[in-house]
Amino acid sequence: MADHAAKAALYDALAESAKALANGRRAELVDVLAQGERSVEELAAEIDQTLANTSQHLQRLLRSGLVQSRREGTRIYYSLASEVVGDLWRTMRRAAQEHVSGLEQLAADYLGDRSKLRTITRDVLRSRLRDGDVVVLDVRPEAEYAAGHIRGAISIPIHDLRSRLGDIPDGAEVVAYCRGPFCVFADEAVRMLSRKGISAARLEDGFPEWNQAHLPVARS
Amino acid sequence: MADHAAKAALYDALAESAKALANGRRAELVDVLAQGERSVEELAAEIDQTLANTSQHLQRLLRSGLVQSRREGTRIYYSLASEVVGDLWRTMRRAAQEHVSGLEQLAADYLGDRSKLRTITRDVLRSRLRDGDVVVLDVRPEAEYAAGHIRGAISIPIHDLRSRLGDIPDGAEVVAYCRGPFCVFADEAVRMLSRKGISAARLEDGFPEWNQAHLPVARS
DNA sequence: GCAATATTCAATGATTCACTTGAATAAAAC
DNA sequence: GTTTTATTCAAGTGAATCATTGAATATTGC
Repeated sequence: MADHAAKAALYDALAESAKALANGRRAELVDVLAQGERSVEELAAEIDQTLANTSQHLQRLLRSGLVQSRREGTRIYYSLASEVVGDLWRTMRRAAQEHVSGLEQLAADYLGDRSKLRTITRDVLRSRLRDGDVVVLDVRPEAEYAAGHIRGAISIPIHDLRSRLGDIPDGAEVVAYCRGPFCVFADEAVRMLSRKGISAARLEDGFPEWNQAHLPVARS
Repeated sequence: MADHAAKAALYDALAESAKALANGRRAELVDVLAQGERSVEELAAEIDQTLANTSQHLQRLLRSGLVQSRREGTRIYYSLASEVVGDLWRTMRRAAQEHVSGLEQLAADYLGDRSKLRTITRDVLRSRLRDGDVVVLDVRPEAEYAAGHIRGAISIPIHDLRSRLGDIPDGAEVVAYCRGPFCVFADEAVRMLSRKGISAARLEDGFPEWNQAHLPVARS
């Protein structure tokens, strides 16, 4: 007959991967890292935390095995350890969306009213891409676009969008996307473009989900 | 520009589903509940904990929304809130298997040496089932078999196996399965059958994975 | 109504966690 | 070799978590 203590220890270890994600700041870190590797300093800015605190969260993730790090000169870059970690984050997000009460309200508080925001699904965008009657706009930071983007997309980081509206081809409809369903960049882009009289919609989720669905991507 | 506090609150809420699973005892509970609904008393016995402690963990899961409960007379039955929760548990387990260091050793400590244990995959079992040259043996408790099992499987709970060896048809090879990859029941069954000279192997994972893959199942 | 059973509640102490602050490293630039 | 920059370490504080204990509650059967 098997030992109770050994069973407990095994399930404790299985729960380690959940513990790693069981914190809002670490969830934010994983969400950003799902776009590609980043330095500690950049990550601290992304999650609005001190360097020391961010470093400690990253080391917790490192100890859990879900992320890895490499040194390049004076900087240390962190990245997800594998595809499975992205799967875990997305599944966790989906479970929270379906079951955590109050989440819709919190999303609305952060993202604002999305009811007037036109969104399209991956499948629709895919067929529109084949028809060629759409401009796909990646509004994430340059580095994330460089690490991987929807094939055919043009890059205009959200902070440059106002001054680079001229870069968007005339006539075609724009589909903006960013990091995922809870990323504000694409929302802001669609609102700005609509105000300027440009027809725009947002992709319902972001690049990691597109990539995970094995749809056409490009790099650099 | 979006508010930092609102973003933090949103990601805190997303992390709630991870927090719910971020404990070895709750992971065990979800693993058992993935087989079907159970009463508090039964669950406490499964995870070798006091009633009070088990009840508190179940209420934590309830608050997270990942499980639901219903009263029947004096008993309260808990069950997973949806398929997504099973997905979350399996994805988490996979992430831990790939990335949590020391997990293999802990599994070996609990399960013993599996190297001499023949295992077969879902796909292989599926085609062997079509050929009809295999006896599929469900060694979970009766209630779990009743809640759902591999179509064509016979039920002999592991604790009854020794006295019911006669129920196993002669000649055919046996494939035993139970709750999942870290469940000991099927291991014990295969070892016992092998000692008795009956050719036996274990399915590499359990009923929830079979069901999730939309392979043929039956109820009652 | 009263006793029995299943579950939950409430209070406790030990442990871990999240964040802050200020000091310590380690590589690169001068 | 000293300074600069990016990251980590170490110590401290308040809050949350976990298992334990014993009491409280709700439903059933009498």
